[in-house]
Amino acid sequence: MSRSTRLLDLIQLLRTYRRPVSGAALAQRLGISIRTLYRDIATLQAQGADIQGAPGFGYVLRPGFLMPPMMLSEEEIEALVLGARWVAARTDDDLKDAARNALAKIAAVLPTDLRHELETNSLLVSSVRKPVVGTTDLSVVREAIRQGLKLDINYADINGSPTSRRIWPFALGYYEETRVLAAWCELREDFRHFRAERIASMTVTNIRVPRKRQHLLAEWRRVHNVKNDM
Amino acid sequence: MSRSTRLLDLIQLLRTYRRPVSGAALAQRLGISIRTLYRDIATLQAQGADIQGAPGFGYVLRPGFLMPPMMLSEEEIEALVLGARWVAARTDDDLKDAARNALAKIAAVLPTDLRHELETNSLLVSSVRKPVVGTTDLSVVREAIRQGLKLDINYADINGSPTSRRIWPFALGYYEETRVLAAWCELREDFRHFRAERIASMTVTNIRVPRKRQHLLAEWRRVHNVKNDM
DNA sequence: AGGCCTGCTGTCAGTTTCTGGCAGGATGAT
DNA sequence: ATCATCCTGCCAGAAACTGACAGCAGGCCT
Repeated sequence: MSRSTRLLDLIQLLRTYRRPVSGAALAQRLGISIRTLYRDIATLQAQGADIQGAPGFGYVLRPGFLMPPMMLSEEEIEALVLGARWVAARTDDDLKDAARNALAKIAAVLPTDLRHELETNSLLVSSVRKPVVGTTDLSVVREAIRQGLKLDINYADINGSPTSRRIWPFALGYYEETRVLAAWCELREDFRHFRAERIASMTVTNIRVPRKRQHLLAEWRRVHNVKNDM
Repeated sequence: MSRSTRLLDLIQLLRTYRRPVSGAALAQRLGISIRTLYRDIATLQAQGADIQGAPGFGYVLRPGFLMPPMMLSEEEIEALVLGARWVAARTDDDLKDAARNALAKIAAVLPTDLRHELETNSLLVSSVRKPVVGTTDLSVVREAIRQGLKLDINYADINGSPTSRRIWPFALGYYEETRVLAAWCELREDFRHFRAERIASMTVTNIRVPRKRQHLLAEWRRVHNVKNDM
């Protein structure tokens, strides 16, 4: 691999990381020595890439570098289409439409041959029946999460007895058989998980989650030591 | 000026022209010889740039080398991220990387607030164990499907007895517990499904599927009356 | 303070790549 | 046929790239 292609690869590699990544890790993925990596980083910085490196931390590429990314590869298109198909097959109609629309927008910017690749993509997802979610409209939940609004729910707890709670929703887990809403529960003053099909009814309040707690997902990740960021 | 920066310059230079430009003109603007320019063009083409050059004409860069800015709705972003996460959690390392790269590229061309939306997305996928696929390298299979190349496989049929076949692969099904390769089987002269974990070994031939049968997926869909196009 | 991880720089020799020039072929328009 | 241009192969000198080593510096943790 020539140096020029490697530099492009390096930019793309940096783009895929959000948290700082060590030079050693980058060098290993690129198959070069650390020394050479430092030189490559320096070259990119000289060309205007806003790469921040701090001792003991690693590197982060700050967005807005003048070079837009290269076009999607065939494999990347396959990954997106496969993912969209899973969403279409396994979630609800709103997300399904969203997935279709997203693909259409992506298709619109693809050159002809890649658009063809997208349209004739041959990775399929099994289409078994969808999980039961009861009467809960998950698109409402997603909207509440985005807006950072509290929810009032009537929930059947593990014994089946109904309880009413005010919760601060922050994530929605898509499992094979069920949907789980992760939230901060005002009643218990702790993180709680709620199965969608056990939510009897739900009202979106117009009360915002307090500013201090707006990163509940990150907080929850720390508490549960969840690593995977993808 | 190093070669790598010059290649970036060349792309930018080409983008500023609408009408064909002669190689000589480009070489002069870059301060290099015509011979070197031809080499640079070849390098860019090898990296995916759609540069058309015609004798007696000049060069034109056709759009599609770089990703243009894009607008997606919040819900479309959620759908893409959720799908990518499923791909990352449930398929193989190659597709996982592809999904990450695709999202990174899309993020780079989104306006700032939407990029933030993409990065803090709160829809999660359960990360249970991945299905067993045996020793089969599915990225090789995907590549063969894309290229329309026949495969020679050693397959353990339903009784466990090994058979050798030449097949024309056209689709790969991602089920919860297994991966299924859909293909035309020369041995049976019919469509057949092969479970990935039962494929003992596999060789990609360089024989192309006959032109008449290049739309096996569509043909198969017709035969099986499969409707869902998503 | 001391240890550790990490970024960063200098130097050097061996290797690889790059470059320009030349010669010749090929292609499409006129 | 002629012209403009793209394109390829070859070659030798020039330029760069590369890895290794050695060392410094900044921030975090105990």
